Amino acid sequence: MELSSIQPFAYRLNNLNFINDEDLKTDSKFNLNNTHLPSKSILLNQGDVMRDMYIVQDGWAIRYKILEDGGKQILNFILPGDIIGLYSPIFLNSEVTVETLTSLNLFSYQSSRIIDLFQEKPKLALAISWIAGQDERILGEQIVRLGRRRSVKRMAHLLIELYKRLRNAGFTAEKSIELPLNQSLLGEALGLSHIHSHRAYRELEKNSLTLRSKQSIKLIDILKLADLADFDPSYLEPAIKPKLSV
Amino acid sequence: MELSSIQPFAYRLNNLNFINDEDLKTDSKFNLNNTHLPSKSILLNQGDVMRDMYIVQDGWAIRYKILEDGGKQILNFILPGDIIGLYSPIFLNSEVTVETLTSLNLFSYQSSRIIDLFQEKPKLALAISWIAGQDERILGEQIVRLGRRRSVKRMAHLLIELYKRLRNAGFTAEKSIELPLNQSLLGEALGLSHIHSHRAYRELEKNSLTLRSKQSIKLIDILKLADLADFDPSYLEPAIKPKLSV
DNA sequence: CCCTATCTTTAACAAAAGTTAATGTTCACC
DNA sequence: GGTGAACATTAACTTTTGTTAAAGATAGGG
Repeated sequence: MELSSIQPFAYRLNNLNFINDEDLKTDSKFNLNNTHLPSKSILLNQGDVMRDMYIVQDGWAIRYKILEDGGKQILNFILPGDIIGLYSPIFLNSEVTVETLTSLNLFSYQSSRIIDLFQEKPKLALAISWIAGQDERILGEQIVRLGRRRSVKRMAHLLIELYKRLRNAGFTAEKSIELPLNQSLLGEALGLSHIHSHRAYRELEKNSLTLRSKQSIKLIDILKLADLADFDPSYLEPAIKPKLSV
Repeated sequence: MELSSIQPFAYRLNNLNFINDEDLKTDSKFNLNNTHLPSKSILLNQGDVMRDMYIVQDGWAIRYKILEDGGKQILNFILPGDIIGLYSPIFLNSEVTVETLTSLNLFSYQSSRIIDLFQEKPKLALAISWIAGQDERILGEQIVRLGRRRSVKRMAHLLIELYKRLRNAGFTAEKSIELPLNQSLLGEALGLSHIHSHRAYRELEKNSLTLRSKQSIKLIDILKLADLADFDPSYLEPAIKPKLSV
């Protein structure tokens, strides 16, 4: 399997004006290994030695840290087209635990091969660096959410972010969309107790912005949600240099 | 001026086992431009086109975002040896404002030259990627601070992080150290109102862990501070792959 | 030396979020 | 069809944090 076959990954990179399908084609020595994981399994534990880099084809996961006192903080969500362990060639141990929320399909390189890939395919290296940069922006926005937004806006903001990221990975923009989340997970991501997470979520559902079925939350009125959240989408947009030459 | 002459930068990278002074030496076509900025000046505004990458030789700065409602959230602090605008070759506009806290000495490359540098000096590229990775870990820890720690621990934790980062950049480990911070800044970094920031800070000073003079805060008892904060330093340590070959 | 801007401090009060403890619901599994 | 685990809901209460308003301290500029 090669990079260009990972649909959501290729879809994201096609928004970059310096790259085309051809650039994603790698010769057979860079073939990827396919892996499948069931829901609620742990791909990597805090402290583990990192041996691989993964690209997600399908499914959701979370990256989180466990504290001394048992608290759990989700740093971000991992969606199709995202990369796990990009820094594995450089750092020895993982700082975070990665756990699947759904069943997950992914492709992997050994850490040691990534450096070769970067040197032989400089355009690809740039494209992957762009993903790293976007990840950093997403973390930055998470900091703003936790630091400066009240619970209801905080929740609306996260839900819209996830919606936008799914769209950027090629998921069609239905009027509504389902996310594999429950109120505890949202609390763990948003720095809220699960009780307060429930209160905040309830506020959204009361206003018919969202709806819940068993293990998922459906976004009903995305425009109103984005408005409520004061959502500024610039950090998710692929606005890259007009004339990037490699 | 070349990279190896930027003391705190070279000091940080010397902790990496795959790099030595020789690797930092670049020929004259990669010479850096020197810039000086006074205290409280703005290097970059949210939305600005990014034209350069900077490496800080001396002084402090902050990266922050301004919200719709006027709120301000500091994402992180920029210290000697840090890089500003590493992603400037890829992203068009800045998502953040960068403002100096003290007078600042820095060196710069044009965005367009960075890609050449990365291709001609692969070891350097890896070393700089390591800095990017550490920046990401620092953002992750900021998320945990904001999401899961109460104000007093939150503050102690940040102060210790800054102390450790200064040490990693070669600042001698005195028993005490002064940081160019006031209570408003700490509040803006920690997601607290300036009033509550003051309450939290007061708790530290009451216990003789810190002391204040005009525009700076002195850490008096670093061990007790770290203990109070449940500080786990692993995310700041340069534990990199034992056998990284480039 | 005074004036002003910037920080710091305090207090009283309000709002947001956490805690504890129960109970209800749903659904997979036996 | 019963049972247990996981998730959702509610309520009462506590703690943490924010808000407003005011006054004190300090340093630097004129």
